[in-house]
Amino acid sequence: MTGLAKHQRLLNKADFNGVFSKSVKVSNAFFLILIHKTSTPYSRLGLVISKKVDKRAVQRNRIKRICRETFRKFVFESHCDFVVLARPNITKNSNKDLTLSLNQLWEKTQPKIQQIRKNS
RNA sequence: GAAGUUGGUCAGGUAAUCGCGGAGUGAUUUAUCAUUUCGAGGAAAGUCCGGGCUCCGCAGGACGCAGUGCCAGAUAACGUCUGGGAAGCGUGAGCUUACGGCUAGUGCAGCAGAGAGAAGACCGCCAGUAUUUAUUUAUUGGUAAGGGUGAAAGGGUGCGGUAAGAGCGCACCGCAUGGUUGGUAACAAUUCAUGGCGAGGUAAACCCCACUGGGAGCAAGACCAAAUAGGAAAACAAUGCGUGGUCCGCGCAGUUUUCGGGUAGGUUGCUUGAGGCAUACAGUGAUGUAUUGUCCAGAUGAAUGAUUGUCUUAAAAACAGGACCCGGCUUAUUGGCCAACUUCUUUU
RNA sequence: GCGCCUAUAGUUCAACUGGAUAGAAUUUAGCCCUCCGAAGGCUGAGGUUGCAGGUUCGAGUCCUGCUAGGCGCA
Repeated sequence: MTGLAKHQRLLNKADFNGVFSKSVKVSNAFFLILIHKTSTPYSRLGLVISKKVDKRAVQRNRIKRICRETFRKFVFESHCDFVVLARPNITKNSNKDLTLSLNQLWEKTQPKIQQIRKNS
């Protein structure tokens, strides 16, 4: 996956199931992020962008690129596994809008992670 | 100048910053850094055809099934392409066509209509007979020119002919069969001969004829590693599997069901190919041959983007992203550019 | 990636070998029945047969191309 080493992504079905089974959700109009706490010293990213989002491969690839870029650029204070799900009908929005909304979401995740850490 | 037809071609260039996939090299070291270099399309799409490649021992035979369908050629092959013929459309350049066979057979054609296929007398027309004031009515025949029905009614026009009519006869046109000429052929022409013309529609109805096709697909297949119990019971063996429509042939020897148990990680296939560029020659053309020089994505939850300036521009905007690889077809789609040709208008 | 299947009233299904107004249940509107409802009865409404072409005198049905939805293969 783009710019991320293998240990920085969720690769197989087991990894994804771990996140789906127990997670905290953060969302807005465009995306839904699932957070799953781990003990690793780095964050891992998985993407779920189905054909329902858009039938065209070009559009899906565009969304993936934006997700990865924001993930890479964001400086995480504490690390977790993340799965980003795209909602349908977001392909009409420009790259700028999607980048903005994703950055806001990443900000939101930080206090949530702190909460999980405290509870455990 | 305007409108149009056909064919071909392009898909931004450039600078800066951030960023991505492969390969090579060098460091540290086993996953990062530095650097060099390469990195999506005309449709990469739909998966509608054809082939390569791989496995099924061989890809053999018969039936079945499916596909194609004017002729000749091109090609690895095709349902593709090129050239030609025929029919239809357009003033024209041109475009379109599942375009073999219902005089091999069988079927189908609702309703309407007299009759729907070697047809047919409902109205009408004509003749005979009977009847009547009456060419009025009835009846027996003849008749396909006219009316009417229908999507479709068994050559057309004219003249002769006749009781009325009729290819009944003749002329012209059309048609069929045979010949002749041209053409590789489809087919065309015909001042030739014969036939009065009878056996229409539908084969994207069954079917007949000719030709083609064995099946599955890179999730094919090969290798490495890991794991488990090469276990138990019953049935069959003129059987079962390979084999995917059936049978024969061929190969293997156990096979099937139930109970119980287990795995799915990596490497390879994976890119040098019916490749592509240029030139010359052959051909009307599709295409082929020769020579020079060239390497042009190989990823694996899957890489080409973002921001800003600038150039051509009215506006860099349309459709859209490889997943084994090629040849086509079809569908989506924006704005140019080039060439050839057609029609109309104006000027000389 | 590869191999397949389906589409008819709002919903669930029919429609023979192409033949005429596309039928039934349910839904829905009105009326009858009842003191009022339910059930029942009567009369209606509701369809560009997924879309676009073609074959045929005639297409829901046959053929071709699209669109949408679904299934299987490690």
